[in-house]
Amino acid sequence: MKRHALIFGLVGGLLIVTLQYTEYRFVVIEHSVELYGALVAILFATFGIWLGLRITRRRETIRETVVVREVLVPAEAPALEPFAPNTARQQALGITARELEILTLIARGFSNREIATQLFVSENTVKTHCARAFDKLGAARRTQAVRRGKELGLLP
Amino acid sequence: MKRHALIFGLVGGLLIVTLQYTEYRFVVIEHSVELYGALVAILFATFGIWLGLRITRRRETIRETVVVREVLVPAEAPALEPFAPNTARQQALGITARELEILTLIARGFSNREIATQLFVSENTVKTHCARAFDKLGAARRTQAVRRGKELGLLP
DNA sequence: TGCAAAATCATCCGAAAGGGTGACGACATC
DNA sequence: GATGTCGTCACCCTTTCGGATGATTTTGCA
Repeated sequence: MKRHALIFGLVGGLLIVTLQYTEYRFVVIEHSVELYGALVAILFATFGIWLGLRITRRRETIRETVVVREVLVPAEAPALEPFAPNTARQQALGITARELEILTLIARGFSNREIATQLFVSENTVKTHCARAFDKLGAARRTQAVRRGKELGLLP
Repeated sequence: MKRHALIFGLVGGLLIVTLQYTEYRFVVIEHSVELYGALVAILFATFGIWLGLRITRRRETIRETVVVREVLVPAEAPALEPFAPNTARQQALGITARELEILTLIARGFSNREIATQLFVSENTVKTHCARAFDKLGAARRTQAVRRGKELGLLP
């Protein structure tokens, strides 16, 4: 949390410096003020949104671990839309919420890079989660992990 | 909560400084007041959205931590019916029997080499079948191909 | 406040997967 | 006989994955 504020402040300061520095060049060019302003606005907006997503995402993830939905199990219900992951099995295997999240994205056919983009983390992080999840599932490949996950009721 | 105030104060102060500083420069340039206003608006809007998201998330989290834990084990896959692949769709996509065979093995989590061993063909052959099947399914990865196959009723 | 778990990121390296191309033989059909 | 499909295989090249390891940051909790 402290780091976020730090980054924000740092980027802000850097932006100011950049502003000051590049102003000379920009004022020379005609009709470039609009472009310049738009650029700054977009920069800030993007950063703000990113920060917001990054922070809210964490709350969301935690909520998943805390809330254990009470699920009544019909004898043989297809159980269509509301998929309830087998939390007991997940905990028995020591699979974290984040790892399960990445597993579902793998099951949907995304590559590590795509997953990293979606979750706003680096590809290396995704790979780490993958490796741990595979290890816990006893899978050597992602296709195997997906199959195991479905068998164990972790994935829809 | 303390951190909230800290972040707010820090960013706010920085924002004010930024405003003051940039205003000084921007007023020099003519026709830039509107742009400046837009910039400020976007800035504040972004920050407001971020803060709003953050607060709502926080409230949700607090409320949900009270939820009592209750873990029930969902039932396992009930009926094991003989799977009948969608032959019509298969022909519509021009997927040959061999390609479908390889697809099912992929869905089971086998590697190309393992598939080659099982089918008594070379690994290159398997890769060729893979490539053609992926092309017909519009998949770039095998996990994607598996998902598409299941969606289309080609795989169990 | 301090600890443990979880999440994040990095780097190196080898293996696996995927794309593209070309080729050959078997077989069916016209 | 020409044509077309299918299965087979090879080569080259790029991308992606996976394993191993170490490190830092964040967070939840006692």
